[in-house]
Amino acid sequence: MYYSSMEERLKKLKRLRELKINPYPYRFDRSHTFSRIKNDFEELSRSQTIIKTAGRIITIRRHGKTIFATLNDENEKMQIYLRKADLGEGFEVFENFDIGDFIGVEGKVFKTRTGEITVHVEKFTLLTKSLRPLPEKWHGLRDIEIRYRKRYLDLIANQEVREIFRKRSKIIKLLRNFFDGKGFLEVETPVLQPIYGGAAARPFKTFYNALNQEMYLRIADELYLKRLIVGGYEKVWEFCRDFRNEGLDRFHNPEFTMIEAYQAYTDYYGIMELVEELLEFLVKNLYPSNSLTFGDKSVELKRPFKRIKYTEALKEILGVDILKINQSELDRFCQRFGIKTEGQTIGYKIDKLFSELVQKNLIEPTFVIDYPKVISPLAKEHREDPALVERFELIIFGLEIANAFSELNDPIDQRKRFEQQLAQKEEGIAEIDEDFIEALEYGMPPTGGLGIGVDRLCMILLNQPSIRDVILFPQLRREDAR
RNA sequence: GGGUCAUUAGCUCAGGUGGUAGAGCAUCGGAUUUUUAAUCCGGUGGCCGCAGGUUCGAGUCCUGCAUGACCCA
Repeated sequence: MYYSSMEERLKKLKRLRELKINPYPYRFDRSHTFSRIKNDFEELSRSQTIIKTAGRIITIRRHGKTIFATLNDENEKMQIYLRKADLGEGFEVFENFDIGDFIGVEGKVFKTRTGEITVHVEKFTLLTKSLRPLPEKWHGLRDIEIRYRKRYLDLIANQEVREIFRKRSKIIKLLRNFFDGKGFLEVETPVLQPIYGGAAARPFKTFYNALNQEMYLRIADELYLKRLIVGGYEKVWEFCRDFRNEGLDRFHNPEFTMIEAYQAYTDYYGIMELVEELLEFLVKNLYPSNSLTFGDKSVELKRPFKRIKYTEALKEILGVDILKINQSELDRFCQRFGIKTEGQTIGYKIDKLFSELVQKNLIEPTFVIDYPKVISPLAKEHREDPALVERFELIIFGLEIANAFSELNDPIDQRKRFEQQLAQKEEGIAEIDEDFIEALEYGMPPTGGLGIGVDRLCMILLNQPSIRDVILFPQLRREDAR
């Protein structure tokens, strides 16, 4: 099928080889990229400098004894101009070139009468022969499935997609600069873990033959980073690729990137300031103003961010303290708002109510603080209310962007919380990580900890509607038929 | 897991009530020495996602399946 569309190109490949032209040579040293040619045009034109440059052919306009073509390099387009009068017999070789081929060219630059900067080619070299036709030049590649499955075509056809991932890379760099500037040590902890924990999620399981034991891909780094605080580091952080064996939708990819950061001697208030500073730093370095747009909504990032208390926000809507009502009252509220209660834990029901009734509507950057203890097994009990913990989430555009605690460092309380989780058959824990408890028993100083979903952060910073638009190769079901 | 929608040429898309499958771009041949979505003339290209069913006849109607998008759980 596709073979027939490739036939012509294979014929040209054969003809090129017959002309002793290597369609896949090894190297081409450019003197200028296209953007440098454009920047330095006046000087290059005046000095009649012969430049060497290269790119992928994206359009060809043949006019008998002349040819115009447009090349693409990573950042720019460049028109080239070839004349039979300049190239003699070599001119015919270009007949075997197609849209998609990479070529290198040498020549002087000039402006056409419409003012377009153009390379007047004196010599050209095939750098790679392309055997398949590219997506159409005008409409680009729209088919969202092909865009995700064959991202390379998306990147070739859609410049704005290239730009998104450049910006993602910039965000990653800014995050690194930020934590580096704050004196945090960037560390690497195991992806492959014998006991998983640190979040409420199902893990991917695998098997390690040499040790003859089951292993898990991490769902979070929390328990390892805290071990490092026990070990004496005072500020550690990590870019963590985490894996959660759950559904995938607009906000979830099974494999995703988090930042976790832990700082000794501080609490969740300290982390709140850190997060405010971080957001301000990111937006300042990405945009001229401090406003953010996501879909049809815009917000101002102004410190200090609004703070609301978890239980008080719910109380405003339900009229009661969610932690002071009994099971059947809780179930009644759930039913009233269409939340399934069957077989669900108390924590699930409370949190579901919260995200439906409160979180969804928090558009402006808002710290939701003081979570129920029952849904926060790794956070330290609130200093004023034993039913709560010192925890906050940062919500922007209704999305959870950051999650942070005053970290629980009482090993006896921690064991009790793990045991309760196990008894409730909650997700995220299959057995108690005894080594982690033991580490706490040696003593972890008071610590503030932070997690940030980097993909979601990129979504709101880059105004992309789906997590798949900020992940180069998002997970899709395997489809062999194509 | 449930609902809605989508799947037609390499790409982007048309194909009222069932009657021989279409356009633009790309591609191929021809013309063209400053074009730029080049232009002009002439061609090639289809398991209409897959499998059944209804019908004299299905891209179109029905069922199932696959993949994807969105919404819900």
